[in-house]
Amino acid sequence: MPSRCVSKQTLQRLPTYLSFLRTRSGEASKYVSATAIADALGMNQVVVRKDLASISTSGRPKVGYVREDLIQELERFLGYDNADDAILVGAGKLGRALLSFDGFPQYGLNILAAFDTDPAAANTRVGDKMVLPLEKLPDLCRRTKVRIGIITVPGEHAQQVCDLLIQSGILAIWNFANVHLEVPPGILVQNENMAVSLAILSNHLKERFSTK
Amino acid sequence: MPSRCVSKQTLQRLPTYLSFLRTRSGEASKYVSATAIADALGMNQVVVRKDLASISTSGRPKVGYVREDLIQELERFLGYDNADDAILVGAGKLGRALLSFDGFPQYGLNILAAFDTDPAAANTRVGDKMVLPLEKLPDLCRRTKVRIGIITVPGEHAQQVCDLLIQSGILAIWNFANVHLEVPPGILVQNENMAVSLAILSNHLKERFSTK
DNA sequence: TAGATTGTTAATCGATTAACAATC
DNA sequence: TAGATTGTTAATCGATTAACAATC
Repeated sequence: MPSRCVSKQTLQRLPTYLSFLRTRSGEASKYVSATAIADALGMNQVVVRKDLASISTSGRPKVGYVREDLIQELERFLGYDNADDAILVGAGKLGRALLSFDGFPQYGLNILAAFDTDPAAANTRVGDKMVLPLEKLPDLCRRTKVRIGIITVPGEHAQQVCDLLIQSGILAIWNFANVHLEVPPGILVQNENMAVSLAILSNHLKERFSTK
Repeated sequence: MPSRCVSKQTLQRLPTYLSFLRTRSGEASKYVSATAIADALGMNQVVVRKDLASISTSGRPKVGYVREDLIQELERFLGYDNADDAILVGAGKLGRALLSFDGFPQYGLNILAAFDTDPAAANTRVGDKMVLPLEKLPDLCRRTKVRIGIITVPGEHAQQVCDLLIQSGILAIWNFANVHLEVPPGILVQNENMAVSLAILSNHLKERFSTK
């Protein structure tokens, strides 16, 4: 199956469609149209139609899409059907919260194990995940061919951990540390930056306040 | 102070500059240039220069910006200097993790209290935050004029909670539930959707794999 | 057939990039 | 002064929107 190329904007919208369709699973009609999705989500109809067209060819004029088929196509495209393995580094508060979050398998992410330098944290469990000493990371990565690394260490250690992950063969990094990571070409860094969200919220309030 | 208007893209980049500048606080030179920031973050120089120009006028040719001044201007623009109050609804795993996260004041967010329908959770504490029964929400909101609501309830209850928040005078919602929220105009919903990040990671791996 | 919906082609809009003038 | 940096103006690029043809 060739991987179709979609724009980053489209890719960001696809999970929204999927989660919307999942909430509508119990509905009477077998079918759903791009128009209906757009109206329900308050989006432009053509945007939705184009996005869906970029990942599916099962839409039929007048009818729309078979809802269950579209859900499956979205799941497949987003990789939710075959889980990617991941390891997590940093078993602090945030790391432990992520480890105990049971929603990841639903999104195609399977955390194999966690790592921490703190000897007190090492060799404990969080939920059903082992926390191992950091020294064991390179070996486990190579053995399991894991490709995703999750960084939840304090900012000052993030680059160091990032380098170690890349040396160990990691190809994509989900970075929760609030620092910029320097990586060689071909490695993806996805920053999960709550500061960005907070900035948007705060800015909205400021603008709303100043125009009222 | 009039609130300058910046594009959403710019607004998303500003926190990155700030966190980068903060990591450089100990450096020798008092000054920092847009060029230097761009190089360090692997960004286009003109993007950085335009972004900085949109929130600051203190840049001087040949010299650049006084680092500490620029940090302050960014903090002020992003609202990190005067904290916004917020309340959180849903004291499950994610909610409790956010309640015990001590980094929010740094970003200008102050969680006043949390709410939950579960009688077992109500009237307990998480860190130094009280968890109160949901019935007390409208009253507390009106009394404290809190404007930000954080939703960490399961998806099926999110809309209901959202409606209650808006009735209680909330103007901006930080939504961690993975569902679309219907709100009246003027209310901002900022979705913190990990599914989006995971989709981007997964897509990167898929593309990299198929082109190798 | 008529109408609703898809998907495509063209037009618009906005953001990024490039080139350059201004300034210390 | 010369050179580095800012900030602006114009050109390019990509995404969104609008108009329309195709189809069931």
